[in-house]
Amino acid sequence: MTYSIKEVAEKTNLSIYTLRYYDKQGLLPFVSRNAAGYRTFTDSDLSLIHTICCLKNTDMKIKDIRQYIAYCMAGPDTIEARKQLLRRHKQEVLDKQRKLTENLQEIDYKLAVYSNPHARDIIDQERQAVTAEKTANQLASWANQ
Amino acid sequence: MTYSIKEVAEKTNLSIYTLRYYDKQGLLPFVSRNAAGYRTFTDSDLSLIHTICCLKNTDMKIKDIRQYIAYCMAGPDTIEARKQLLRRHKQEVLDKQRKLTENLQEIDYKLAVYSNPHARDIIDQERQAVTAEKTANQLASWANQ
DNA sequence: CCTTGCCCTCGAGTATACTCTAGCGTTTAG
DNA sequence: CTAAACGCTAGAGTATACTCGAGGGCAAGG
Repeated sequence: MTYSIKEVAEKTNLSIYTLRYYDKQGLLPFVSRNAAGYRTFTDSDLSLIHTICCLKNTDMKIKDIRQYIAYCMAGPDTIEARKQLLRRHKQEVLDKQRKLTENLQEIDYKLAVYSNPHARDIIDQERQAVTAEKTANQLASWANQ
Repeated sequence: MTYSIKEVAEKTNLSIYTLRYYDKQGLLPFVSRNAAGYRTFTDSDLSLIHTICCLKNTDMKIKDIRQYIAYCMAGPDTIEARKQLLRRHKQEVLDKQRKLTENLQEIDYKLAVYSNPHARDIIDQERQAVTAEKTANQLASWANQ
């Protein structure tokens, strides 16, 4: 079974434009062409594209995905290199997840303030403190102009 | 206590360029200027910039951060709007985290294959299957050219 | 045969978020 | 007082990742 670029676009939720762009960027060196020059995708191509999407979904740069694919094309001698690349990337994703969690806690704190029954009073007080701090430093505040 | 743009850059790990860019984009309408036109930051300004960094660290677009800040400047009447904006953003971050976790599992699977003592054999077999699939579909494989 | 739909490439255009340069005013240490 | 350090704006430049239009070839149904 083989697939046209349109079919692959539907299966992967990538646009045809994006697939061609990825090919141009060297992400799809494994895709064959038919006699007319049309890209012809096999199931194993789809599998590799799935991997590419995995890396893209975890925010890997195209440059690095290209490197990974290049390793895959180069054969078993690059297994160590692939492992190192994926390990480094995994660590970056874990760091990103930790960062997201930390920042989400602060957003939750804000949400809690806004949901407090006295939110209006709290905000009003904050605004007065801000203005007081500005005037204490001889600064014009957006509020008093 | 007030701070120069350089001091704020050091405290926030944003570059001076970025701070000025954020100001130009309407993210820092609360920052006052001194007689010479220099930006002069107060502690409460730093606190708001910290919030901006939180939103940025969770990949909020500048356009949406600007909206949030505009709500903050507009006073207590916008508390509901702020809550909705942050809730929607929080949901997006949670979705992103889920996506990261899912994709990380597939990366872990790849890593497991590469760490298998027979990784070389597995990869070799895969490559042969890929070539077989290509030739079965009358396609030239990168490998046989 | 020929129209409609799909495919191709090349190159330009868009969006986002910075990053930097040029030209000029301000502040401060010696 | 003056040179170095710092600040300002406007606008150009960079990086990344698409997204699209123009011009043209290929394939299948009527």
